[in-house]
Amino acid sequence: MSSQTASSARVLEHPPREAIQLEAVLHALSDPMRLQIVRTLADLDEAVACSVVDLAVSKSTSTHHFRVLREAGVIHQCYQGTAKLSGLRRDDLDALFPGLLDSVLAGARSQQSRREPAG
Amino acid sequence: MSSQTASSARVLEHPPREAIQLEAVLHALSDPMRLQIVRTLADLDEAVACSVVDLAVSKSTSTHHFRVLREAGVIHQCYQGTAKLSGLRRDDLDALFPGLLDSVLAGARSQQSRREPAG
DNA sequence: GAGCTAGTACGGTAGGCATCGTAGTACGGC
DNA sequence: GCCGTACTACGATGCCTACCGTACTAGCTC
Repeated sequence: MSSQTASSARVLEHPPREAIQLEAVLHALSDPMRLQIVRTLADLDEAVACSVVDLAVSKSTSTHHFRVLREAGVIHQCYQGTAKLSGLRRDDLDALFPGLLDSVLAGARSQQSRREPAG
Repeated sequence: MSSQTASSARVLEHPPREAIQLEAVLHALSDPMRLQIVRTLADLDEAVACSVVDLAVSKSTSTHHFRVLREAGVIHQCYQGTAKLSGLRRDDLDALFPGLLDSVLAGARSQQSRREPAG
């Protein structure tokens, strides 16, 4: 069944730039798992499959976190074959909240180096 | 009971600078009520009584939000007579996460002006 | 001390969310 | 067509939290 075309069935909803809420972004970033995802995506600087980000949780939990990030407007996602590529919405976030993403990423890095002095 | 001196009984616990966690700060800021508190404190730029920040919730809920902010290291609080003065921990936050507080405050301002064009 | 003001502590409630496992769907390769 | 891979959807669970009202404490003023 599913008379809708197979491709359109796999289109993911994203909030438009104007609908991105600061509170939602902060909440999305306040979870350690999700912050790790964002850090990894920022380091890679390109859209990658979910499985590239190695999380210490089950796959279903991982899916949940990616969904929260997408619905908050922090990342965009699109299907490509069996994989789902995720990438930061840097342009939108920088336009809406200039400096926010960078300061969060820098803070996360410095905090980690504080906790792991010798790497 | 209550052999402890009256003054020491009213000392509030704050996390030291090194113990402030980025995730906790982001979580504290991700609540609309608490973001409003922080914005008000930033505008006033001095320690003020809890009652100065006018929130649309009960007193006990207000106390709860101030406590979350204090325990996350976002604000400091001290008793002064019947009042409890609260102020931003700007120095600590700027030292740990440079630019974070400013970008959050700027983002909150621009988001509000987007929602209320004619204010 | 009496009364006022400012805030706290406590108990309860309802909803949210991080987590899991299991079952299922979409796609690519053989 | 069949199987493996990648991800999703669903339901369950247990914790966390935003919120409230009530009863209480600390300090100020008279």
